[in-house]
Amino acid sequence: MIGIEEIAKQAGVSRSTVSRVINNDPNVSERTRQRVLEVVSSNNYVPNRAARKLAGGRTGVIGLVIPIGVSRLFVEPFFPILVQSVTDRCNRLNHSVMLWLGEPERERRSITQILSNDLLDGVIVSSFQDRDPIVAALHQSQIPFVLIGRYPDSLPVNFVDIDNEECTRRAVNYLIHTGHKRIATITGVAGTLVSRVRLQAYRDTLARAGFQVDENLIAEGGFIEEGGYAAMRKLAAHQPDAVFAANDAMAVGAIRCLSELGLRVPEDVAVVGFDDAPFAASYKPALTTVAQPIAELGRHAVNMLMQLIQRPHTQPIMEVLPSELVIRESA
Amino acid sequence: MIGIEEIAKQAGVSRSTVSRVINNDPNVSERTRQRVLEVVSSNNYVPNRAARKLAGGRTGVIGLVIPIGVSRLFVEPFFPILVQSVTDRCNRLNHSVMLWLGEPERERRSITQILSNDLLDGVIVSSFQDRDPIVAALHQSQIPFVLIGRYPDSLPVNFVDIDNEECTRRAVNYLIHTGHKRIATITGVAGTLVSRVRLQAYRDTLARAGFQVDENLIAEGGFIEEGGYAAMRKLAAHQPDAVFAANDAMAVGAIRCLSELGLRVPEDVAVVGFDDAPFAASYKPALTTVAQPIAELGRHAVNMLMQLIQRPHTQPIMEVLPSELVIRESA
DNA sequence: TTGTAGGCGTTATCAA
DNA sequence: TTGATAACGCCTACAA
Repeated sequence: MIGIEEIAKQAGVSRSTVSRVINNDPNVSERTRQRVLEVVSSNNYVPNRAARKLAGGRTGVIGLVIPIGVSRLFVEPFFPILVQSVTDRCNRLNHSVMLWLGEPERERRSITQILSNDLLDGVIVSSFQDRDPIVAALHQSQIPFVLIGRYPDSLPVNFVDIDNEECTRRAVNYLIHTGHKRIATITGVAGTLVSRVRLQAYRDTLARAGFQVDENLIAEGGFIEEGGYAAMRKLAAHQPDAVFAANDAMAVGAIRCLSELGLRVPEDVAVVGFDDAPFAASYKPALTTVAQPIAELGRHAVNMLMQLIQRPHTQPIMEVLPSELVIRESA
Repeated sequence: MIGIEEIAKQAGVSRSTVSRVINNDPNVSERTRQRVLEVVSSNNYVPNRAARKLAGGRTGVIGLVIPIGVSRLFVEPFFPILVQSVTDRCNRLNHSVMLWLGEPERERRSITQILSNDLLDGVIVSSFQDRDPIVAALHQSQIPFVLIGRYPDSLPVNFVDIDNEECTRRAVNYLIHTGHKRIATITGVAGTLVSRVRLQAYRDTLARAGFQVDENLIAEGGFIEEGGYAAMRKLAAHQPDAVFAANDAMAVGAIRCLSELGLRVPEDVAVVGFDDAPFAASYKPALTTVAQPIAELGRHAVNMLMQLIQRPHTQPIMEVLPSELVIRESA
């Protein structure tokens, strides 16, 4: 493997100068820069990240942590979309992604150990739980990190989130305005803020519209297709004429259940999902969806993290993506 | 961050000794080892990977490369399952995983650059194409790597694969033995060996059973659900009474199409998939599946890679997992 | 604008 | 069985 020393020799300069060129130090004459750059590219030289890290520089590696179990990992489209968008954005910025998935609770401690000592310039965490030890550890460490989703305790942490309240409000209002009277909801995972927020917004919106909230019309679906199916089974007994599912996977499960019960969607029961997952867009029968592009979240998280890495803020950044409502009605 | 120096001081030994303990060097007295180990764990000490790499050691990081596009990434369960099984196995072995996904052809060169210089002890590549430049580059480099799936050219590379011929044969024979006469097939992605092999095995099995192979009963599905749906639409015109789909995603697509056409599965048209994907197991209506646990592939690939890293072979290892046939028939 | 030199935390080689 | 000590490749003052 060819090193900085060799490049320096070929370009007729010192290692320092090569280093400056590589790191975009302005204090290099244009002529020298060009010469060095030429040698660099003709040799396909890439600086050694380990050495760079050791010398106090960046590695160009960021960590992506998604501590959810296999059952969700395999069925929720959220996962591949997020991973893809994050890696894609990083690769475009000449960075690499190190991935940690769904470790059980007891192993989380060792993860944080690794994270803090590792080759990472920064970390992105998604799908965490309330008071997640990973988040706590990260917060104590010096490593820059960004959460995808708001964090429960009022910890001053950097996060990027969607406007859950607004999205939910629009979804429920859509159902109200289209004349539905018994609007049910399928919630996500108890013990996550995102689920609570969407549920609360559901309640508030109904209440504000003068509806009585019927507890029989609320069921938990765990964010997965199977859970949406099971929840719909329970809800069906109480004859809703519409369902707001807290994500698309559960919406699809609900539709599967409804069609088994011989109910038409949306004529008999209207269904609205959440996420604007690609698979939902092509799903038949009709699925209406609140748009919240997951990929956008990933991109923004990476961008924010890059900012933090370059100049660590004291002020935490909290970014809430503007909400959109895209109702898809299929033929 | 606490380093080896500090541990040495607290344990009253030299850095060298601590290093020996960490790396399981037998030349340490039991008493010393215990003392060091104690200090290590009480300080939550973890060796710095960058430094370790620089000094000639391992980083404990392996790369996972899956060069497929977004369209497959989002809809094929293959992806999350493989990623999960690989990361899980690695984490259990105290290793980390660096991920590269679906870069377009033109960017592959830079990937290999990164790979070869990076912090990686080894690399796993899946879903490559025939004569993939990534594989070629890896083969020229010194870095240990394992392919998931056999490689076309007779390059002597390490791989772990499933027994595609045998699996396909069993699937098709199952359809023959259950009395089907017009057995169609939906193939994967042209330009991948795995697709060609499954198609060829389909032809051979039919021929050996005395069937005439009807080219109208062969359609390409690209390994995705939508593709399976579209392929089934074409095939339906030629009235097959059974379909062998080269993976479960396409099988699900085919079933969706059939049910839209008012055909019952498996009474009117039997469907057999491939992969034993979890989602397929719970899919209704009836889907019969050739079992080939993807997670097993991931686990084996990691194990093989670890072997290679410890003692690089000259002889390439080629492991073919024994095939299984699990036909699931749902109620 | 450029070069020199020290150090980052570890492993490996040699002596002791 | 242990302890010095020289790399490993790079970055960053500091000096020129």
